Amino acid sequence: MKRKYTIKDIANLAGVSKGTVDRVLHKRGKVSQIALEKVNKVLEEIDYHPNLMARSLKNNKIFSICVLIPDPTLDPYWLPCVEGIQNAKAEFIPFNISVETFYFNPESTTSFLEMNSIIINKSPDAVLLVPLFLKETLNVVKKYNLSNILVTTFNNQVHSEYIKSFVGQDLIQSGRVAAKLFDSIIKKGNIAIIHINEVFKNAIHMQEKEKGFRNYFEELKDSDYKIITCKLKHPNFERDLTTFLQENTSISGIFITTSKAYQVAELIEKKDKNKITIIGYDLLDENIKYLNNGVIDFLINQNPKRQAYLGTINLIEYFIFDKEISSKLLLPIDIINSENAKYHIT
Amino acid sequence: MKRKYTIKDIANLAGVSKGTVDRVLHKRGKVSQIALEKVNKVLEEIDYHPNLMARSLKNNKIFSICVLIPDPTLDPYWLPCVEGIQNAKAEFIPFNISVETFYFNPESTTSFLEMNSIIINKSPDAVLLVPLFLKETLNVVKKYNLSNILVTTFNNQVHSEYIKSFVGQDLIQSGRVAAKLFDSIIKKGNIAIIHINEVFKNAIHMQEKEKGFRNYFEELKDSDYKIITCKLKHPNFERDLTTFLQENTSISGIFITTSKAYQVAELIEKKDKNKITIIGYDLLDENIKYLNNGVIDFLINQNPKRQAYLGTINLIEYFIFDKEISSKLLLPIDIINSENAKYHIT
DNA sequence: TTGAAAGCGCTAACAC
DNA sequence: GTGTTAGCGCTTTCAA
Repeated sequence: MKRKYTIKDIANLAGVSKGTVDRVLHKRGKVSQIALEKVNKVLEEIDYHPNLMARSLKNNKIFSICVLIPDPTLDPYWLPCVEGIQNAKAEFIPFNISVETFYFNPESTTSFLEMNSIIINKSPDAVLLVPLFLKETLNVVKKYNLSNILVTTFNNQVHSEYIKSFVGQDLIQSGRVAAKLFDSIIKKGNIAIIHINEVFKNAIHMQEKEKGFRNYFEELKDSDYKIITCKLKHPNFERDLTTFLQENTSISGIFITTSKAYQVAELIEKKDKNKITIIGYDLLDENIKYLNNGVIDFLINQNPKRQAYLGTINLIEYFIFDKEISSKLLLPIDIINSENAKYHIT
Repeated sequence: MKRKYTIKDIANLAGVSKGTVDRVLHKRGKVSQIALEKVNKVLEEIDYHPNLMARSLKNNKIFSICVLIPDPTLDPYWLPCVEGIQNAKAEFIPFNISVETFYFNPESTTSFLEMNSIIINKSPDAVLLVPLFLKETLNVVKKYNLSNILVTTFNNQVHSEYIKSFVGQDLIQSGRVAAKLFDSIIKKGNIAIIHINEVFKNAIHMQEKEKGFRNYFEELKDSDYKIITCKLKHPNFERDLTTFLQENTSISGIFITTSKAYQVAELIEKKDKNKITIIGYDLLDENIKYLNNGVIDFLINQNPKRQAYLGTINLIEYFIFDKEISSKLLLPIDIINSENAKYHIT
């Protein structure tokens, strides 16, 4: 049975000691030219890979990771993240990893800042966060850097030299996916883009999706479509939407750029019997309900669970296996209908 | 900084030696009732997880895995598998794993048997194979068992006590996904199911997809659909399909149960101007071409790359981390249109 | 500049 | 039955 080469093997082959080989491998200097050459020669000839197990054996330190996400009880979109993080953690139970999750109020920058302070005080080795608020994030990230805490993100992309990784989706492209779906289903007509509660925290998300969406139709040669944007806010949501639909009776498709498609579906189901095609985002229970009864046609899955999972794994493997951190990871854009939904829920 | 508990800690806390703790942990017997209780008491109180790194340090053996798949040059469907296997391998370069890939001719049971013989002679620790041929597989799997070689499978499910794992898709459900897509797009009319080269090796795949497909429409309350099955074989493929379409002018949708949708698309593009909705399987270059130019509307991705990747990972992690082998892994059924295709390719 | 040696956590052989 | 010990591959310390 084959064996792997070890440092001892190299030492023997090169006629030096293990210590010298180690110094060469790690470029620690203090090696004579002759020894260096002898070792390098052997290294060129054989296929040596250090045994990571042995290397990390010394580390009896528990690496700690803090994850900061919006409170799932305030917005169910984030609920799957908890499980994603849990899964990542479970997969590495046997290793020295501690993962702690914190929640902030997605409507409150103060809450975001507070939780970050708490995390900094715990001085973990790394933090994985959802940077909902641009300005605050840029600020907080600097502090992490000063405390030598590694910062990675998911779901929302913020650019900063202190953010080492982002896991998420290409939002413009996801708007195009929705557009193409409409294009397959309704051959022409008016389509409404509905933004619900477009406040600063989600504005970029919504705008990019709309951009991709419109983009697709603009590229069509002889397009028979008309796209109307409609911004709605609670608590007048229901009233305004009703008015909007009355004023635009020709609408045959509705695209909702947030995870709140069920709110539109609820109203459409009651009011409108002639079929309007509805496409929204995310597999919330409420959305799935309307997907299954045929009111919502498609959902695009942003896969928060997998985003959180991969974000966490990314860090864990960096710590225990010295793997490189992938600086940008774009997840596939999942098209969900009533029949394949169950494989994307858990 | 926190530390993990070690066997030494347990030994100290329980007032016994490391050896005794080890015997308790591994139930090797030869432990007095008193010692057993002392150790168990400590184990209950603390959260102990053995250090897998240290455990596997002893293993200077290179675990070897052989993967057997149909030759990608004979059927491009299998091409992504090569990359999936490669990725899995690359991820574990630093560990003691050797992964070797073998190809067989998907049209030839002889070739399948031959390659399996070759693999058995290499006596690897495990084999991951695509069991295209039922009878031959059952046979070959017995031989692997006699040689103490672990067998796992992907893409095609074969039931045998000697097959420890299957990675694949729920084919019936994937037929339903296609059906639902048609249901979204064309509100009524005739749909053709086209089986291309339905020979024994793929018969089950095709039949299950058709079953799910028909199933969906049967469940619809007032269905306005008529489903027609059409079996085609090369070399008369083009002629017969043309005839079929001439005899069934009312067809507004075509469902192709294999990865050869492009062959149908090619013909449709030429002959038929009034739009027929086409749904097929798999992201072959040829299929993507017709997806992008609008002839094919949707492709369902069976994700051979990920199947091969997960199948390989499954084995690797079993060997190096003692992880349990998941006996059945059903992948999500990906719906692909021209806009999200690029995130599912490569 | 170099080699020898201890030790990381765990296993297994061995002596008592 | 039990404790001691050597050793897996690698890092690090220490003495030469």
